[in-house]
Amino acid sequence: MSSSNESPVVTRFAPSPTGSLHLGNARTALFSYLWARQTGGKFILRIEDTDAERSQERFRGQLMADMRWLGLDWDEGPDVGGPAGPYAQAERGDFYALLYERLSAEALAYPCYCTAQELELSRKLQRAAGRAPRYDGTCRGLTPAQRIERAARGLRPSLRFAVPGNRSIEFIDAVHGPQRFASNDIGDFVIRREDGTPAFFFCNAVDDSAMGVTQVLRGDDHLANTPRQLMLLEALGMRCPAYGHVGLLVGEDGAPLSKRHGSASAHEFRERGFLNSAVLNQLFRLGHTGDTDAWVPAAEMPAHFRPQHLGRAPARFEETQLLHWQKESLERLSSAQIAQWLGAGDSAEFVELVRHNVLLPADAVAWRAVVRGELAPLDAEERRVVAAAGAAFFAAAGEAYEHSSGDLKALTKLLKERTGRKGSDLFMPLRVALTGKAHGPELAQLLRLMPPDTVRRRLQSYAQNT
RNA sequence: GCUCCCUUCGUCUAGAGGCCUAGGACACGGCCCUCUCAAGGCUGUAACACGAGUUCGAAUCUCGUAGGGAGCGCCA
Repeated sequence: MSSSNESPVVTRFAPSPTGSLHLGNARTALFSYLWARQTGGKFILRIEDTDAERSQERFRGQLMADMRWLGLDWDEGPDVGGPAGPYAQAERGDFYALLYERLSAEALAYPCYCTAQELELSRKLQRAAGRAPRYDGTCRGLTPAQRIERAARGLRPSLRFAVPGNRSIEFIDAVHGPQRFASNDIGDFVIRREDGTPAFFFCNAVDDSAMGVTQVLRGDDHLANTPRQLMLLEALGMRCPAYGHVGLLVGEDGAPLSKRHGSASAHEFRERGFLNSAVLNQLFRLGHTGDTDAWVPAAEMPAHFRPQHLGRAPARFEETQLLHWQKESLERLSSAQIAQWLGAGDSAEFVELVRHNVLLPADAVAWRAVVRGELAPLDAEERRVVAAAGAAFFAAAGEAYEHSSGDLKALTKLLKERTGRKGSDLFMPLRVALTGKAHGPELAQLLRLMPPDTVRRRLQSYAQNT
């Protein structure tokens, strides 16, 4: 709303298809999406599948399905195309080759013949000497003759970017504010692997630029790497996007969110029955403060997003808060939608009855069983209630039931006259005997849905042995 | 080891020198309502990591300390 007159931003989400959509990634995707939508800009999806080992076609599909489920639709991407395609890095080899050539021709990059063992040793040595373990530049000054000699030995080179010395790289982070790094702290890094595939620092930066991305939003873990990408783009004469680094999403133990914390992917929450609007509302408030505390429908979220209120500190994900948004989301569903969400072909009465007592579809299972005539064992509190009422109470209740034709009001009226009990003393033992639980939906309707035989059996069993 | 980042109630956060005896939301407790739970209404507990400084005045600025995190990879 307030920001709609700002110039359109182009944002992107650039996952690697090596797993399903992680909650932390889902959140940066959401922020990026909202930012673009808020300004009438564009949101791009780019698949970073340069790691052929770990990238899988099924993950790519699942990633996109999870994003669609969350409603994060993209304007340009591998499936919908766009002017800057292709949108999967595995298909952008020609573009990268061009840039490698340029960098090599201008001596801004050079082949490196160091072996993994040599690099490992060098790092170890530097660490031991109390210095940052960065590439020592062995191959930077190689003469053409030396290169030919190494190639002749069958060594396949990687390509390294020649980091300029004595430079101060400054930029304004959209979240952290002004940043300054020294190029002398940064070693020459690989931009093309020995096998010819592009390395992250390179293809990620170069693609953002080429695709017209104006605002990159990503996790804090990339903050210290940003100067590399800036130097690279500068060397190439390419436009630099603005960068913003949000604090990481961590689990309840404070460690970065992972499988250890149970569900860590959007997919798992979806499978458990969380609504997309619940997940959206939760992510919206993790490391971000919108302009409202209230539940926000997905369609209105862009208007409530405030990019200047993105958080620097790590945000802790707690399921209890997600549960709150689930409750809010559920309240806004029609009964037909709830029935579909429960997915068990329940009757309309049943759905209406349990909808306020259910947060996840799994919660309905117990009530379905109660109505069907199955009873779970009582816990300590519930046994106490039954015992306190006594066998005579249930005998009277059984009798009253026969004269009330399934109507709770009539039943309790008779029972009240016969036992002198009222209020909670009257209803609680009845509820526990009939449903096996101290809490739950409206008893009158529950009673109506229960088969008479079941009701008789339950009351009788307590009339005999309590 | 070096460089960088972070630190307000249990959790998410508001706060950009006086509006702060620090506000909201979730969670938790109490009361009301009620057959129970939920919903709703009212209400309570609970935080500026620590220490110096700057200032008439600091959660807010500076510097230290502590704790946490990231990067320094032919992983993204």
